[in-house]
Amino acid sequence: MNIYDISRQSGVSIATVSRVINNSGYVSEKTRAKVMKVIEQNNYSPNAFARGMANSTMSTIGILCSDAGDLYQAQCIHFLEPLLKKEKFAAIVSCTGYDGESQEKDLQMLLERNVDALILIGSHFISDDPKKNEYIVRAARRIPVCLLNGYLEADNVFCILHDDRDAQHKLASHVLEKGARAPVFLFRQDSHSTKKKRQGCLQACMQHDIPFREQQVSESFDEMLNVIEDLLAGTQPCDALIAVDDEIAVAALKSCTRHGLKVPEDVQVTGFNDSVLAQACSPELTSFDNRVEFMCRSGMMAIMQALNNHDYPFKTIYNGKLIVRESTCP
Amino acid sequence: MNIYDISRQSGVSIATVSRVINNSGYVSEKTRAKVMKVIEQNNYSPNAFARGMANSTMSTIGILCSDAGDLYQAQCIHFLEPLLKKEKFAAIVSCTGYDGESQEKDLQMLLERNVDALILIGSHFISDDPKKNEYIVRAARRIPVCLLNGYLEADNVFCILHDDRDAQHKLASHVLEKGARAPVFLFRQDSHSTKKKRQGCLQACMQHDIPFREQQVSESFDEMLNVIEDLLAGTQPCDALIAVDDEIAVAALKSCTRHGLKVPEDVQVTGFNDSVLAQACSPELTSFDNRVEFMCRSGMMAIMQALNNHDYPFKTIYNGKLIVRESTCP
DNA sequence: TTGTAAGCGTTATCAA
DNA sequence: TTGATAACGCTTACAA
Repeated sequence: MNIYDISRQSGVSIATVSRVINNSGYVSEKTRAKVMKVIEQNNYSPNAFARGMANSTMSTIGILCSDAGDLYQAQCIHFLEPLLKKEKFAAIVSCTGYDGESQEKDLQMLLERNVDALILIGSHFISDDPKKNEYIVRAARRIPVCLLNGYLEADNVFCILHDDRDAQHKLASHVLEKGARAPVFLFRQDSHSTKKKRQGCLQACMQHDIPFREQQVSESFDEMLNVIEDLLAGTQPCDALIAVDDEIAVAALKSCTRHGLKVPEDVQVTGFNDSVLAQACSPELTSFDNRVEFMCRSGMMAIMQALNNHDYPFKTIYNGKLIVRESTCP
Repeated sequence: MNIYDISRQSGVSIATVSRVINNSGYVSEKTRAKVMKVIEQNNYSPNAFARGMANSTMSTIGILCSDAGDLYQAQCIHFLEPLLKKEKFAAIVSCTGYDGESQEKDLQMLLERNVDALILIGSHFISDDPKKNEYIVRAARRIPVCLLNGYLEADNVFCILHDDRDAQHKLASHVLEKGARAPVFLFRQDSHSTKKKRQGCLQACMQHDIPFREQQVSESFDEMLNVIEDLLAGTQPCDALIAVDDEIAVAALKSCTRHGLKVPEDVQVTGFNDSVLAQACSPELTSFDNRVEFMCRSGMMAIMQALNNHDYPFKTIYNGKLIVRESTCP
């Protein structure tokens, strides 16, 4: 069933049928009704590929994420897709993993499918080496690119960033004000986000005239536990664990328990992201709500404005909210 | 840059270029090399829409999920997409929510985009009322449909199911063998999955000659807590909480703590899915690993076989694994 | 207000 | 082994 069949059955030309379908140009009410009836009777819907060809768009947006199983990224998809749908876009999702090469390959695949824009979730796509980001810059020459919680300065690249520095500063300050004197900053790798968080933590320490100390942990949960236990068993005192995300914080919680340390009395612990984990553990985590939904909304705005050739700031920084729970002193 | 440009620059016809691109028909090595060179020089890639039109496929698969933010569903996407990619398919993901009408509308949207097959995640898409599943049956007349952890008997619909009945039976038996005498089965709504789990739990109770008792909880975490606390405060004894998923189990854990009950000494608790939550809480949850990855792999197989007109069983049931942790007696 | 016809960029058939 | 050419199904000037 195609536009010709409809045109034949309703006794008008295909041009008219097209006008009816797209609500474009002039069509008399009478003809419109006639055509609509035939369309509905056959429950015809226009061929998407042909449309794509004629319009050179199929209204799709590519979403790249390193790991859709990750709580944070899954949240993003969960918020983004319905927003896209509301604007008649479909979301092609590609999970790239953390390897730069496959990230580039996957992005390429999306470009080859002629997506109208790209949304990259998380800072994993941006490298310190500008050469490695070149492919994103290149992509942005073709279509708008939105970075959610990642930063890259380039034309047609729109970045929506949570103010992680400020957030971590608030978390650290909170803990220090509650009496901590020997905090340790726990992080995974040195992403953009981690750097900002370190700055915030460092600043809080300086303001309280307290030495800054940090400890890297590994990716696997079990190894995290070990690293943190070693830390607690060490000679240096430690009365606060300031983690860059909730998962690490949960590991910290567990390590403390195993070590016979009470949270928050002996050691205060903070997370980040305010994910489901923060409420699943006990004591519940003091964390930071980085308003994923807001970020997604802003990203959508950016993309939509860009697609309509409207102006939008290349960099948007917003603030989240400190969530105080049981893992820090009252 | 299109196939004509390439043909012109390499001094051959577009037919030959097409053959080179698709590795189809006969092309002399010499010509192939010549054409490839031009293609690479211009880093040309064929227009996806035109291809879609000519082939009447763009190699895309639609994934429907009610909520991509949900741990379980996010896991599915995380496993599915890379598998699809390996077979050169792109994944259009649509988050439908839990409302039947929008589920149908979203599925329709995917069909209109000419996806080659559909994967539906979770049992939320299947209703007890066959009329409400009609749209899925209809879709399956056009393209293969795979239901992950959902069941619908219809032509061209392939269901991959974890044996939830058996799993819940194992969990309940475990708890009863460890001494529980007044278990309560905690569930959300009566999905297919829940029904199976109830059966398993019920059977275990019968085998141990113990009365079966159940309690429905609400969707929101906070309300869950209340419901379970009321349960614990009630006059009837309760020494085991058997939850249909980890989130409810975490709520159960918390309710026990608030109520001054020790887990597992006073009350044993079990979850389901073996999600990150199971290890985040304390005591860590005894849960059931339903092998999401295996399920996704099987779903992929089904789809690929169906697309190649090979036979594949309409219903595949597999077993997961009991994971014993701290929330049940040793 | 409607219709004709020229693209859009491929693939695939058939002839050479 | 290669090349002309007809689909594929739509949108959109332009003409009527």
